[in-house]
Amino acid sequence: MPSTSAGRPRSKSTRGAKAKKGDHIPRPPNAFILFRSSFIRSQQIPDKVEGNHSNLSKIAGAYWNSLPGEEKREWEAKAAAASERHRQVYPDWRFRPNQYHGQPKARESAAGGSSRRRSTISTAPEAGPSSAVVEEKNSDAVPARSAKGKGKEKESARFAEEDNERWVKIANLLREGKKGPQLTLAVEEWEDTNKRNAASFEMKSPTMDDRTPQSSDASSKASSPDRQSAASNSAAEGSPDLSYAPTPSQSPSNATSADSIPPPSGSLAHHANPSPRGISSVPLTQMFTRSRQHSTSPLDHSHSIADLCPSIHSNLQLAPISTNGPIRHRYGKESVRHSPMAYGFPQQSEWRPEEAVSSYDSPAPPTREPSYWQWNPPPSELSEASPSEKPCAETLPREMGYDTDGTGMAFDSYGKDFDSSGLPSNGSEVTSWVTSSNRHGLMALLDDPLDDPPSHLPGTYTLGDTIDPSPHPTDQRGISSNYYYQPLSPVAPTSNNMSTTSTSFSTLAGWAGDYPFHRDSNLRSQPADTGRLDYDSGSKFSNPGGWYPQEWSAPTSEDHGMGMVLSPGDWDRVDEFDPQGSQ
DNA sequence: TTGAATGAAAT
DNA sequence: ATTTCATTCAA
Repeated sequence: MPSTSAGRPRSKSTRGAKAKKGDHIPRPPNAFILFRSSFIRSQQIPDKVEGNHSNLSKIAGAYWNSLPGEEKREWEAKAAAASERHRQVYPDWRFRPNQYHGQPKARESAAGGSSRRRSTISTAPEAGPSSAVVEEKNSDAVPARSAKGKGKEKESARFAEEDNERWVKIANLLREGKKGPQLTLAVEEWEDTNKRNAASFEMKSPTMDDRTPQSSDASSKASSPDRQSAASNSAAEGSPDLSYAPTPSQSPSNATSADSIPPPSGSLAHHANPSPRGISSVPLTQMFTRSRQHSTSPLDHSHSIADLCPSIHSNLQLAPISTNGPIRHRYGKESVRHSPMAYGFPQQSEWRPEEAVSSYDSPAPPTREPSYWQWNPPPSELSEASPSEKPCAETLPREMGYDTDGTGMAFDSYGKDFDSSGLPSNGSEVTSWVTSSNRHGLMALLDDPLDDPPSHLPGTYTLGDTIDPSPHPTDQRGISSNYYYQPLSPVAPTSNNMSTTSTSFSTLAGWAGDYPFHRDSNLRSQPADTGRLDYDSGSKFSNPGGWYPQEWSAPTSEDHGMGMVLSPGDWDRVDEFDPQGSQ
């Protein structure tokens, strides 16, 4: 960070006042902000109905949540354009939030209630005089909004709930085309009905105009029942468009703790969709992920490609399912986080909202925040592309978002010859290309010969059987010498039960599942000295690398839940694999 | 209010 | 090392 501010004529002077408005570069607006601005500008809501901006925001929010994806995407496009403009005007701008205006909230340890991690040192004595100096500076920027007393929270929560119905109702009316005086009328009418219904539940009717903050204290205690009445009321009115969906941001902490234990697999039966078969049933991100955190919460990863784009056969890029809001793609820009997302090809891709994806893993994950899949058109469509848009084959890794920084990973070769024409013809069918979260690089998904044996592989296999000879002895094809396609291991899954094999996968050289065979010798390659590959006896040993007989086992394998067995050593070898060297 | 970006906690 | 959480800030 070289000091950019060197020659500023005007010094900071007093820290007071406006802190130099001229210097502040506002953030680019996001889709919602743009929408909201337009929404409010359009003046469809008379002051009489609602003049308070905070409440207008809520109405806008309700309206926004009801927008069909298509319309939302229009706003998203505008937001993207705005961001781009912003970027051009202020190339060096970076969002730098004030870390904390107030006291950072302690995070709850996740260990199911008994967080005995209380850490003897109850750090942060609530007003360390020494730290006060620092805090003070920030604190004068604190808006008054954090003033909510703990005690009042319950009450205001209940009021919020009531109000929510009002916002939603108004949004609904707007959607029905009501505006201006018409809207006013409709709202009043609705409020009347509401009032009457509430009154029928209890003698004491709540004061109607409690919405203004000052009076909120007054009548709080009594009216618990009218929550129900109001709820059923709105249900009866049936405004299907806008049934209030709780904002995702409200639940995550609760939801995660409540759902930390995955439901028994039997619950699948409840689901409306028939359980998909074959590759379409594979939750890819789960399949590939190594994350311990994720493997214990499979619900977050149980989406299938085919659910989204049933007809796609190649060039389908799998973007990660973000557990924390929409994913962010990285286009080679700095300061964009790449985790926990996967990388895909940026060019000509299209973001498809997750709403198109149906989870087959039921019960449905509670409230998932929206995420997107990235979809790239199949080669046929690519060929029609305008010259300015590069086909995948010419995309450099860096442009693809792959990281080549200092890790020694030779991603540079990955993008080069990628071409969906070089598919294996060994009986496996490449169903799609994917990227996965956690793994850089491309992977080709293959139909599993164990699940649906091709003609040259007759017979049935029991779990745990070693298949001998290997179904695909020496099929070693590559688009270039760096690439190999292999069906998964010749070892049938050792999973202790149920999950029949569904799908296997193959990857580019060095990736999980890929133990390339020698062209002629029927030997299997093994990278030198990983010390991790379980070979034959199952014991780990350091090896010199080179070629080995193909029989091997993976006793310490882990079942990835799909009947796919990988030994721990199957991962990460991309760092070590060197096709040239092992010759 | 939603969404994007962030720093830091949690794993 | 990677994922999640809590927070800020755009109008």
